[in-house]
Amino acid sequence: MLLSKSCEYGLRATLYLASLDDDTFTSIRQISDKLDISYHFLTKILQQLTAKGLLESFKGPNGGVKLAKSGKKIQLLEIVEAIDGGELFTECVLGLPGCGMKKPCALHDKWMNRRNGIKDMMESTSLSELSEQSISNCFRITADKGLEEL
Amino acid sequence: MLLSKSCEYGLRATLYLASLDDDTFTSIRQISDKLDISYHFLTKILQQLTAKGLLESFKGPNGGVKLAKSGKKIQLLEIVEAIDGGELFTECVLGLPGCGMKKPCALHDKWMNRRNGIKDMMESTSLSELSEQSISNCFRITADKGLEEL
DNA sequence: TTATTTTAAGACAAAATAGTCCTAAAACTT
DNA sequence: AAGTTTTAGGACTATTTTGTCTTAAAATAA
Repeated sequence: MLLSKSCEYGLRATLYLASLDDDTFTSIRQISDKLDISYHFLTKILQQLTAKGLLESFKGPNGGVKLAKSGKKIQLLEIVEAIDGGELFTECVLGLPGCGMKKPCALHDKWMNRRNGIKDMMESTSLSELSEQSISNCFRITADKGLEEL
Repeated sequence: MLLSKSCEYGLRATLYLASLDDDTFTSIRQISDKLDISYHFLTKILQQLTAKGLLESFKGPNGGVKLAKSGKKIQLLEIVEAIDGGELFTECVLGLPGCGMKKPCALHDKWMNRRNGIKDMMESTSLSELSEQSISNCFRITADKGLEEL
């Protein structure tokens, strides 16, 4: 598994927010219901994103969270690194602590290429880009069974 | 982290065995010492590989484990799938259980390409190929600090 | 036969990840 | 002012992963 559950949930939630494309606050309860993610767990994850400035939050009725900037300007990589950390794109595939340019492990070069490819993919894709595709192609962000909502 | 610790250890151990390039049994104690991996933990991992037919084992003095076939004929993918399972190369990057061709998630196509790339890398690389590189380029399989051994 | 070396197998413990629950604080509503 | 809705934050539990320990069984050696 490349991404932690927390990261998967964080991505799905922010993709959902991007798909709404409005500037009002959306309650975490609504997001967790739509995406079928534990409300309390999702709350903690989105708190992290708020703390890192990727989301803004507001308390009280009509409160909730929203993207801190346009979904067009948030790349997937920002979300992933905020939750799983940047080590994902620097660490050795064999887990050797000292692996690097100077002392590469056996798989270093091959893995680095693939790893950079994944990083590129996430760095070059914005939340909006992906959530628009999700709508136009009936791609799924939510975990529900079918296409009845679109 | 793409691979579990168990899988990292399993790969390093089998790469080490391939580098020895002999047909005798190597004790797990020796492997765990060389690679600085917990002996008991490594034992369990190598037992899995033995159960799946990738290793052969033998008890008693001069016993140990060895590759069941030539390291040239064992691809990295076989080790990885034996330990972490094949789901690594089929599962959705967002963790959506029903994600697939028919109902792809938002990231499905992009991720599938990258994932297949990683799979290709592991499928097209044999243990011997990699362990030979490790020796000729002083690449590291073991976890020790320097190059003093080579 | 007895002791030694090694893998096999399972119980157990520790750490990391995932998930739940409760109370507080902020903002709003009446 | 009092009650309601929502995020914030912490304690707590459950599960999975990682790691340790002990005993058994197989093979060898004395």
